[in-house]
Amino acid sequence: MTLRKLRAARRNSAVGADDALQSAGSRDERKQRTRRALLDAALELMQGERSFSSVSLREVTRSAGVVPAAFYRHFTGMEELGLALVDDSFKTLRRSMREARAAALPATHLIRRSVETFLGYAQTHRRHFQFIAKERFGGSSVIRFAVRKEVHLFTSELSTDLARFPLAGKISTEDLQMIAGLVVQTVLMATEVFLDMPQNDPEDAAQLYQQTEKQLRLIFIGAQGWRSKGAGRG
Amino acid sequence: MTLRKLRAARRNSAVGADDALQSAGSRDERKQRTRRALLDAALELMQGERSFSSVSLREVTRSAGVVPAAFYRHFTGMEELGLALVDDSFKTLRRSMREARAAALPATHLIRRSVETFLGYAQTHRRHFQFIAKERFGGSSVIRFAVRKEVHLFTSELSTDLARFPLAGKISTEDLQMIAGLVVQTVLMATEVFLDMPQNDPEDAAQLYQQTEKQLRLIFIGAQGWRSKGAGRG
DNA sequence: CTTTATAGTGAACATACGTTCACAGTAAAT
DNA sequence: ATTTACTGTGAACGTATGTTCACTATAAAG
Repeated sequence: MTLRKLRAARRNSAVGADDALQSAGSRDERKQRTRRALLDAALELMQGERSFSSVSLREVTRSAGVVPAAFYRHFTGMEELGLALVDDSFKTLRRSMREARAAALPATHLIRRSVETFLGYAQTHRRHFQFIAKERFGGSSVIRFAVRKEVHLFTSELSTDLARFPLAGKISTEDLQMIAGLVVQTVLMATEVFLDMPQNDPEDAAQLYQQTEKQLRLIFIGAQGWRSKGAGRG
Repeated sequence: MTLRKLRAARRNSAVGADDALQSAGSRDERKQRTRRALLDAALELMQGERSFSSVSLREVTRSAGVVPAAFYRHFTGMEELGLALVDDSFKTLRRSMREARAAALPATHLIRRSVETFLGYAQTHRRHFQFIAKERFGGSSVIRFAVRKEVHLFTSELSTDLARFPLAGKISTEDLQMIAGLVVQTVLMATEVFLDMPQNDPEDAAQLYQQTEKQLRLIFIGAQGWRSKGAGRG
């Protein structure tokens, strides 16, 4: 009894100042807020060392400031949360991509600018990008395939983008997809290495920027020399 | 007392037939045998769904047919076992690479043959290759960096290999490394996708073979058109 | 043959886990 | 104002985990 009251009192006083933050908004807004908290917690726990499959449900709730049972009000289990993270992550990836495209439009040093903007976004949305990189090959197959599906979609987008370039005349749609795959692969790889570097070593970062830029340039040189069977023969 | 005797008897009788297998060899050979069993068990448990960091020590010992405490006679913890797996995996990778190189020597359809032999080896050593693919980006940083170091080494090997090609004249050593990186990246990626495919779908497999071959061809076309700053100007 | 070194045992430990349940508090609907 | 719908609580459960310890059995060394 005394114990119960005491705990309740502690809770109230602890919340106290945050009250405006904690209990603001409609019921639905608050639900979304703890949902966010769960997603954020999961991402945060993965930082650096751990993979998604090694993060426990209880850890997530603990880190989100919620009791374990509350988890089930939002997800049926960790896998569903994982899929939600895939969604979120690719939303930011696509947003980054769009902005990188816009920034690169002047087309002088197009490749360099694209790499710079993209890796810049990767840095600001570090956790999302790292999540994608980690779960692309590791962990459960359902999450892995969800990631792969999104990467494929993303590749297709880039492929239609590439089709607008003048040199694309000799290249079949299928081969454009193949080339886009190479580009995406290269950039994603670079992104993961980049995010995994000791954060205050601009030396290595610059080297990676340069190498990635070169690799993309080489790919485009290759594309220029490419001639698909049966395409552009006329 | 009776219980103890009974258990001992059961153990003896259960072993019975396998006696030659279980207890053959010197003390040291037997130790190596259970060490192998532990490594194998860990790889086996990772098959398909799980990442290394989600495999528990107890699972490994259980699956290896040994009591948990016995684990510590071989490794200080799971991380050490993980590093041993990195070692093993890259030994088979390098062996595969060497043989792929030998098989490709006739140099007609060099790329196609390399891809075929390499992916062939990947299939026979599925678990090692999958381990590498998974732990390259996921899991603990110490294992991740061990994998990355080996990949780097592997890339350097390929790079000196490429230097022997005639078209390498215009390319600086540094750029050769960059190109080798692109090649390795492409092949490893393809390998993981390949091993992750529903095993009895030769349709998709063929498509992947083709796409990978094309990507490598494009890279080599790019390399042909490449001219490093300050190299081959004379 | 006797002694020594050591791979594997089995029990115990404290701790963490996922999931369940009845319940409390409170927006939203009536 | 009363009822309903639902997010979050706290306790409990059975099970799994990593690590320790004294032990047994037996090759290898003396």
